[in-house]
Amino acid sequence: MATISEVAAKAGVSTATVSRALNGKSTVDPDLVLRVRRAAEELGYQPNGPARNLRRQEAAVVALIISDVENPFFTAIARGVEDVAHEVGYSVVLCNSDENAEKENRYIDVALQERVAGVILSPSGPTTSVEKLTKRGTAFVAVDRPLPGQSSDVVLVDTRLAAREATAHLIDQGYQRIGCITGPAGVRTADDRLAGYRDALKSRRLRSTTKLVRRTEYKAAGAHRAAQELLDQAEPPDALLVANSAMAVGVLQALQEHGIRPGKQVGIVAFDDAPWAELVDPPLTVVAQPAYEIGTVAARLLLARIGDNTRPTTTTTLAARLIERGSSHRG
Amino acid sequence: MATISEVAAKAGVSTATVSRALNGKSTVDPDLVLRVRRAAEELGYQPNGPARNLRRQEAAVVALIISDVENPFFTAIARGVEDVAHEVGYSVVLCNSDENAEKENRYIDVALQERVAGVILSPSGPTTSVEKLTKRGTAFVAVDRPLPGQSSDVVLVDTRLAAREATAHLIDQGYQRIGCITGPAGVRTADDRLAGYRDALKSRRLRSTTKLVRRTEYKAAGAHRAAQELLDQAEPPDALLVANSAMAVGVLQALQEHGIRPGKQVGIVAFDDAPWAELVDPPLTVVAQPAYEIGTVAARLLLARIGDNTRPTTTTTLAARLIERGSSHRG
DNA sequence: AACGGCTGGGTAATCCATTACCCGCCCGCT
DNA sequence: AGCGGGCGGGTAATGGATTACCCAGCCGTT
Repeated sequence: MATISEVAAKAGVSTATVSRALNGKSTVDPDLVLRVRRAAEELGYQPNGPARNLRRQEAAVVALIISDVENPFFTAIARGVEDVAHEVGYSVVLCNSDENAEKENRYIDVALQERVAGVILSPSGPTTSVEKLTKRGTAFVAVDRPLPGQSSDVVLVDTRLAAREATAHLIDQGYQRIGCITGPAGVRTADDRLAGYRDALKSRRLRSTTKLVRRTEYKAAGAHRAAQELLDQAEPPDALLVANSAMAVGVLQALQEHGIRPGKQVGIVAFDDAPWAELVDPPLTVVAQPAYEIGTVAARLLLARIGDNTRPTTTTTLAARLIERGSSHRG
Repeated sequence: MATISEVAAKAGVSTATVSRALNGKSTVDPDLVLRVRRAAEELGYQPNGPARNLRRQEAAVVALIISDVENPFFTAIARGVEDVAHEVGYSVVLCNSDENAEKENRYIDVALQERVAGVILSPSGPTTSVEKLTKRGTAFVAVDRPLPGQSSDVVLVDTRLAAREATAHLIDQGYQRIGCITGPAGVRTADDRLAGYRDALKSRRLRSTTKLVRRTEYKAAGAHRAAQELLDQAEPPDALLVANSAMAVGVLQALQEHGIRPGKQVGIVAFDDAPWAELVDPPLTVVAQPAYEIGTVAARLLLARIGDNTRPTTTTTLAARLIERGSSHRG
């Protein structure tokens, strides 16, 4: 692998000139630039990233640590982050924490060690700590979930309100015993969706009971079990608020196994507008979250903070949108 | 941010000893190890990755360049790669090439610049070149699609055979005018699926006509249009082989819009066993690909090659599995 | 003509962890 | 006692790009 000095030798200039010519940071004789370019080309010169990053004390890379690569909500965020970051020459590396605090921590360490310019993180739980990042002064933005007790830029969806509206919608449709299947306690979005659900029941003077609430991991399997349990009760729910699309898969499966068609007997509203939501019968009523936009906003905030880490922290709250389809209509 | 010399000063030893104590590469007095550890701890020392990588001439990172982060097939591969890589202390960075040769190239450059230990790539098309990687001697494995004209380790699914079997299954079910919606020309999996489809028609002495074949990008929108066109023909197909799950969404939508229920009137088999395949009515017959396994196999091959780049290249072909459900039955 | 200012480009310091090389000490053997 | 071998640990070279600093030359001004 060619180094900068080989390029310099071939072009008959100093390494400093090569660097300046290739990075365009300073004025260099156009003739020399050409000679340097040609030499670099011929040698297949690729600057040594570690050397550059060592010198610059920072890599033009942002790390995006998400809790589940297989969740379309997060991959849509990733796409948003990428689109913005690439525009300004940053690379994005995607790290999958698997809702696992230990893996998350490990990735934070890696990000720190590699001296990335910034980190965007969806905190896996209440124990998440980005203290290490802030201590070192690494730019940081939280997405989807705020960071417990810390101040940082954060991009959220007003998920509590969305859950409230979704639940109110179910009530309006005449459902009476509405249940909720949400994510693990301590995961902020899961807590918020539950809280919004309770808000709605309360404001409509419906009794809220833990018998109609289940919490499991944000996956199909857990939601499947939860739905089974709820449906097998003496007094089963006549509607369910489901906290994400993977869970919706589990819930719809359970309904199928019980021979229950969504809508008429059991109303369903699920978070996240999956591409298949319109394909099931009846089509699934969903709370669509602006995932891509979360990504773009977060990336822009991060870039701003990379530029100036003293700027005041902000909280951006985006609205979710209820998309009514057949699964929440008795008709 | 603390450096190794600060740790050394604090522990009262040389930097060499700090490095040896923390990396455990050489025997160090246990007392000193303890002192060093404590000093590092107290200073919150994080080794400087770029410096380390510069010295070692390689980062303990593998890059995984996939063509679509939002495609569950690829995210499942990612998970497989991660699980294996993490076991041996490698980090995985995920890069999204978007089926875009230019982005792909750019990520290859980044991987090269950052001196990653290895690259796993799903080549976006016929123009993909990993020459740069092989020239520098970076370990490399291709997944899902072989690399045109180059020899490298590659992990594939026998997708042509799978397409043939899926088509044969449709024929066995009594469908007569079977169509095919596949990915862009030049994308190997798309070509292979089409070839397998034709193999089956031929071996059963059915005429194959381009009127029943459409090629579009591997996305819902393209497949939707393609299905519309096919269905609006004078002699529409009575069955469709669809080349991935995103496309299946588009196709099923089109059927809905035509008021056609899959199965009875138009049989459907789609590649990729999406979580929602059992939820649609009738449930979708699919060709399940062992995506996770592709990831684990590829990662193991890559690690072997990182260890010894002179080993002969191998081709691993995994079998796909047809899962018969309602959408391919006339009954 | 002399001098100040500006510009282009070279020299060498710098970033920090790893490791080749070397030294001193201790142990055991003859 | 003397010597060889082995081990722990220090010194300094190393990796490669960037950039502070400096110098030479050219222009314009007085």
